[in-house]
Amino acid sequence: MAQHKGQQRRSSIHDVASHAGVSAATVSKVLAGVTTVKPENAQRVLDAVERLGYRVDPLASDMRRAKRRIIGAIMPEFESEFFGQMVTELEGLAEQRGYTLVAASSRESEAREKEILARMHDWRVAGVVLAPVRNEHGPAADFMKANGMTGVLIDRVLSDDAFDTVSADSAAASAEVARMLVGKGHSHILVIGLAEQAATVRARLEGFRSQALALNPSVRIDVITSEVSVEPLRSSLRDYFGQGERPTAVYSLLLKGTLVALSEFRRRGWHCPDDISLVGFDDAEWMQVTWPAIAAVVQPVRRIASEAMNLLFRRVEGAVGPPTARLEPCQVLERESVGSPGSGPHSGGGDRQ
Amino acid sequence: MAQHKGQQRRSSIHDVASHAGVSAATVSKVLAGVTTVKPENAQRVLDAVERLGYRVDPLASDMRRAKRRIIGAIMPEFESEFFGQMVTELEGLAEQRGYTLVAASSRESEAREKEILARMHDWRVAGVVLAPVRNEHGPAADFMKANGMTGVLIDRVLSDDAFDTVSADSAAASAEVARMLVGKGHSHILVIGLAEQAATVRARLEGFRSQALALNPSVRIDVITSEVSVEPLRSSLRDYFGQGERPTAVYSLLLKGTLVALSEFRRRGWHCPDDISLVGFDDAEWMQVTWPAIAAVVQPVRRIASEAMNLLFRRVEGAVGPPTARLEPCQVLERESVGSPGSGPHSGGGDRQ
DNA sequence: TGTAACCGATAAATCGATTTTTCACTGTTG
DNA sequence: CAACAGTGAAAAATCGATTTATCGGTTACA
Repeated sequence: MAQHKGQQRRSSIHDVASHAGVSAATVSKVLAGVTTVKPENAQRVLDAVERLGYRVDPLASDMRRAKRRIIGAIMPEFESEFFGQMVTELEGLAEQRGYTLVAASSRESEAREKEILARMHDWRVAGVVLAPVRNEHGPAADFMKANGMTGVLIDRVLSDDAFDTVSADSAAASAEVARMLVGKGHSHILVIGLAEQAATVRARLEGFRSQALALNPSVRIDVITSEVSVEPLRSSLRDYFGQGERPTAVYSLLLKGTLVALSEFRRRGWHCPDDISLVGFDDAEWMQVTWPAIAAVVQPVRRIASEAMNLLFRRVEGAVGPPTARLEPCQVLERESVGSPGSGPHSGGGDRQ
Repeated sequence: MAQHKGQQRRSSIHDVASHAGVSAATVSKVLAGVTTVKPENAQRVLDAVERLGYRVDPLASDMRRAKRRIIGAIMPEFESEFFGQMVTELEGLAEQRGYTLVAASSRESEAREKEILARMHDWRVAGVVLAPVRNEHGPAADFMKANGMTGVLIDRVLSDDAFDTVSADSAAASAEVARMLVGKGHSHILVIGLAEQAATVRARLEGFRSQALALNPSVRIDVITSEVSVEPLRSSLRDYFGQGERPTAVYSLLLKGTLVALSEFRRRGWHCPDDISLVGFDDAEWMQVTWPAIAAVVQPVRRIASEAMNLLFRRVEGAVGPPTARLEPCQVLERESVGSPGSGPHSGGGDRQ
């Protein structure tokens, strides 16, 4: 009984043509805005379109085009605010230009990334916005190059010799975090991250380290990274603290690391910022309502998205020239999780503050 | 200089045909697995496919089909874990069946929801998974009905007379929350929510209320809802507490409400669970690392996604019959944010208990 | 006066696959 | 030996739009 009616096939351009008493070509021209159509005929076409509720079939319309009006977007995941916002923005921007966005998640797998790309190539997408799992030198970028695809790389990239890139200026933001922490007197800081995202993580680490050392040459910076997933990071962190290491601040280079650090603090009964300070790369809505609010680096998602789309469409429209590498500035939000070392009431654990 | 090479147009079925010395029809049949092709010719076709790296153009392939192998997904937003996971799951399931998923965000707007749906109809998608902004009676569902589209409604729906629906069993989960809170001795509970999502919010509220009253007829349940956005909710909550109301527990019917409650607690210096208990509908990764961890209702995202796709494809393949309304069970995670009233070391104002 | 440009519109080709129709050829049977 | 059934494959139609070639009829220009 359900949904069995309304199966009437939709009217095609030929239906419009016969209703208006003209040929299909004329209809196509009227709808494309060609001016060499007699006004009277144009009006009859528009009337027929109106009467039949005709809408162009984008699939048929794209058939002859070498580049279809489709943009592919490949993200490592959809579950985080960052990539969620990114997809929302990209979709809106594609739509504005009359394109359809097809988004897919590589689920942090380079193999899958390449498969998705191959499928998008099958669709002959006009362009691709790729947020690579690792960096700009992965198999996916190679595939794009080998097949002459048009694309922009974003987020976990620095620059590329074939594609335009857009990412947050991690190094500058990390330097600002360094100024903040060292400025407050921290002289033993732990940095945690995932090394697999080589390009950006290294930029963040170096940006932080060089600025911190410039401000205080005797600052001690420990680094804990894990190659693949976040779980090894958790156990490394546990070991590190278990050995009695007590940095006065932690800078996490990625969102999940911030969660890991928080949960480890919690396990030990340490409180921010009295027992230890915390800053995380990447902001999230919950960070301002936790107790205390977590200081964070906010990435300019909208700017990254719009710059990426601008660059992409420039290429789609045939622009040539060397690829550009854009770095968009981040914002560092200093919140309550950052204090001066040893300034808090500092008892040991338990429920307080 | 960038990306100017490799513009070689891809080989079509005709290229394969001529390389294999057969007709295009034969190539199509071989690739479709038709057995009436002489093995020798089939092999030559496969060789040519291999040599040319030929892949079927899904767009051209879909041209003649009334229903294209495309599934549309419309979500109210992409920024939350819930819908992020949902899209990831739906995409994987569509891919498994050889379909392409086109996802779009309605950005909590019913008008946009309908526009997106119209565009998907233009694409002649085989089916749509719609998570409506409000409920099953919105303009989008009407549009689908009026145009004979195939679809499944998920999340903020209960049941419909035209479409299959799949959602979390909010009422049962809320009843379980009621058992938990009343069981711990809470007799004055505040429930907060957004009324716009009428269907499910009402189910959650009623599930909670009826169970709570059944267990303790004298329990006092206050309700604060806001019609449109979350900001009015925040100020209502502020007013409510400002008037001296001191419930011993808060149950938030939506994730953003949980954030609002937390931030309001924080503003007042109240701690969970000593000063007040908190349970939220919808889980998030950060909830288990905050101090304290927040008790939450976990929705079965994967089950909702896979049930929705199963039902959808059944309809796509022509199944008829009355629409089904599925309710998938949730899991209630009791975490540290829930305690017994007045049991904390640190009870604040003199609330009843 | 002959050629070219211009008009407005239509017929036809095109895109790349699928599906239906047609056809040539083999082998069987009455 | 003619009628017939069965094979395997090619030819053609189809999907719905866009684009190119073409057409008859004027007007402009050399």
